Amino acid sequence: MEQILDEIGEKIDFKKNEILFHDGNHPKGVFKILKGKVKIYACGDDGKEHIIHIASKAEIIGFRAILSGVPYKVSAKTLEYCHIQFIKKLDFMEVMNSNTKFRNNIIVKLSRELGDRALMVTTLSQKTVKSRLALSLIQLNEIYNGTITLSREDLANFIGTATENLIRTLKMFKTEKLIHIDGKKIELLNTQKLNEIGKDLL
Amino acid sequence: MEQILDEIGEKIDFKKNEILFHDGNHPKGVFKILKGKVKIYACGDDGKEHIIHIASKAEIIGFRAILSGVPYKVSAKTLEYCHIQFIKKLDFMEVMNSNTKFRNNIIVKLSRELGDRALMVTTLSQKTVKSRLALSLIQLNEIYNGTITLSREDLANFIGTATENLIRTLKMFKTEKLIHIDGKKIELLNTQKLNEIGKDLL
DNA sequence: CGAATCTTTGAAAGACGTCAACATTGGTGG
DNA sequence: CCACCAATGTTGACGTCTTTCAAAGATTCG
Repeated sequence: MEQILDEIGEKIDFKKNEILFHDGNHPKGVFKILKGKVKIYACGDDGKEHIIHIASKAEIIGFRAILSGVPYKVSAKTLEYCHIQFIKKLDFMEVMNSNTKFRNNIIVKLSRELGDRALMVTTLSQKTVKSRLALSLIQLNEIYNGTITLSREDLANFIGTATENLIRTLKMFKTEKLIHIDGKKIELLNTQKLNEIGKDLL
Repeated sequence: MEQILDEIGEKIDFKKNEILFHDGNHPKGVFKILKGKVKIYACGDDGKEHIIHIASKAEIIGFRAILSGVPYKVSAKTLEYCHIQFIKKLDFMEVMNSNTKFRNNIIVKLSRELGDRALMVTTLSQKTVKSRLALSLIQLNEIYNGTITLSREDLANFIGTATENLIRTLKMFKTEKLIHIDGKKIELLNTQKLNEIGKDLL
């Protein structure tokens, strides 16, 4: 589908905790993740991060700012070692304008993400931390393929709560044998029940 | 810019509290608001609304679902009498595919909205009700051109809090002479200060 | 090994939601 | 046009969820 981009731009290695782009800056191009994971986050006035998305293999990130014509509203930072392809703004726009299939694919991505974001808003404002953690664990489990590996702080910022609060809720899930914790590694033991907690049924 | 649509579709009158489209349904077309205001909202599991946007004159709504190829994730309901133009899905897609300027405009809209939504998420998870109300009042003041007119419940659902909570915070603002309240009508008296409250400086 | 960072725990304060009762408003039919 | 009912708005009290602060324990990395 997007092999069109394969031959364009350069491929770069990033270490853990390197910034790909930063809120307020003007976009110079888009990033395609070949290996590794990247957190996309917005910062509140006091600098506290809220992680909106964790991007992984084959995802293209950073095009929203280019398409909207205004600076980045979010930042992106690597969560681990990453191999990433950088495509310059003009090259990206060239493909957008000339390749209908590619363009339609980007439009679908934008639209779906916008829908997801609506759900995120409702979840944040109406569900408890317990419920949100349950849902997030299921979601992260997909991205991490069975073994979630995130710092407590990142996990808390993903849920949208304080680190201490997250730790207590994690412990509760562990006690109830819903998850298994080994340091930073988290495995789900009872997705079914987590799902029910996410729906506020438990 | 979007006069292209002017001759397409039918123009319909809607009374207050009529539903334009509903979460889960398949989109049949898009709506262009000629007169009146429409709330776009998502519902939580328990049916509680969260108002994501209030659309007014000249706005086109409902195209996200069409472009993403999945059912609506949100609902739309008139807040007052509205005059609205309905453009069928196929007609809309025809213009999208044939008119570059129109299409690019839609892409910009999608991208900007996605950026706004990121801010919304951060605000919801990191700011207090007081702060969110201040920011929302400023935002609504633009849309309502000087006299905000909304039910307490809608306003609460826009802020993302309980009705009672909203009422108390409104009263606080009134006592501090930041706003003037006359029934459902709210006028801002000190936008400067509200802005500072929104930034958590006060 | 030691410093720095990350994690965990406890205690206390604060924000927020919920419940129940009451007041006000607006719309409808007589 | 008025009276009445239903819907909406308001207030107080209370409980709970969540944040914050402080401090101790664990881990990591040079």
